[in-house]
Amino acid sequence: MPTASARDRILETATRLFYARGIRAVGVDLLIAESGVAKATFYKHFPAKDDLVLAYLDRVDEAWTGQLHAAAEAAGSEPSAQLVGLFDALGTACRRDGYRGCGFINAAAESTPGTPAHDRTVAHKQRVREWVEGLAAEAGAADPTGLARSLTLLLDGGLARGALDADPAVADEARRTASLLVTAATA
Amino acid sequence: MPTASARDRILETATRLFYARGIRAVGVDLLIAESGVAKATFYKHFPAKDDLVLAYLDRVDEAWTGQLHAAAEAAGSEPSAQLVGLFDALGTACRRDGYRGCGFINAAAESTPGTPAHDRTVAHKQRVREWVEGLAAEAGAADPTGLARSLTLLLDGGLARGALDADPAVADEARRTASLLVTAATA
DNA sequence: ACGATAGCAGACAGATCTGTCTACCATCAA
DNA sequence: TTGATGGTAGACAGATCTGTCTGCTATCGT
Repeated sequence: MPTASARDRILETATRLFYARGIRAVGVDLLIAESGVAKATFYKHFPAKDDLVLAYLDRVDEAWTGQLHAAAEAAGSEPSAQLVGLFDALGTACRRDGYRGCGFINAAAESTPGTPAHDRTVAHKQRVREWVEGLAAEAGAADPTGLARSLTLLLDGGLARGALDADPAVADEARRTASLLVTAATA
Repeated sequence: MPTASARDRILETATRLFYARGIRAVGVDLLIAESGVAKATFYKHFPAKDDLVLAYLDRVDEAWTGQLHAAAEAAGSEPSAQLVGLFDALGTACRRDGYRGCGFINAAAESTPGTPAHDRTVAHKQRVREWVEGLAAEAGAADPTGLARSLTLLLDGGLARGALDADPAVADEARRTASLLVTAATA
């Protein structure tokens, strides 16, 4: 099996195009052409375009969550250091070529509340917040919920700005501010 | 003239629908039907849909900038108080019915860098940041640029989250965090 | 009175989008 | 050998989208 399976190629192409151009802007015909797959094969794996969108979001979730965890762990075993270190994922991301912010935030802007894609986004953001809250509690923050809210606010701000310009200075500033907030909350 | 002019009605409808459903999701035919206007009239005022999109963004800019300035001024004449007070605009906005975050952030998610709509968004965010930086300088911040960056990051985070759920607690947390940052930066 | 301006109503063209369907091909296991 | 599986190629239907064009009407300043 020299090439990836059809399903993988479709998902790969979708990830690239949905992220770069937006979901509505990418038609099924283009996905088919770019992934070198027959139309029947496409609809066999993903009965509707929306199913592919959800699979795409699940992939984004997996990737971004992985990067956040990795950045946090790279900062050491101290929870308070991890709370700051996770912001390195933002810096790394916005230095990557083709960076265009958060796939979830962008997808949410194209969907309306109540749709599966929107729900997926809300759930993702909540999982991240809960993870941060756990770290905040471990770090001994007086108000873990509040600290988690501020830090994720800062993170989402950085991600939202990433859709406009991939300025690493923004990520640096986010990290610096996070450090200040963590120190203040765990003093 | 009992009713508003055709142009105003179109722009009014576009503002409502573009914001609520997204730009690509709203077709010209719907805009025409909802604003009770003839197709020829529509294209007379806005030769292309993109022209209407830009007019919409200019309206969003005007509205949001006005709300920010009003909230800041309502906090008194002290620049440091204004830096915190401007976050009340976020709280007020997310309590409004149909709130769905920042029209600019949402529009940027649907456009790609280099397009007029995207440029408009970048310019808007820069204007806001410069205004905040001015206030930060007046407030005697040691690093006005840095403070402005953190505060706008926080603000954009709140706005981005607004597209997911209009939770006033988010706005309150943003304001609280802003207060902490302003105090720390002007101490 | 009359022409300019602004607007209404809607057919039409051409592109594009999602999704279905037919027909054919290759591989591999029973 | 044969049948199941997974794939390719592409025509087709039906909806929807942007934008053009023709005709008709109402108002208002001169």
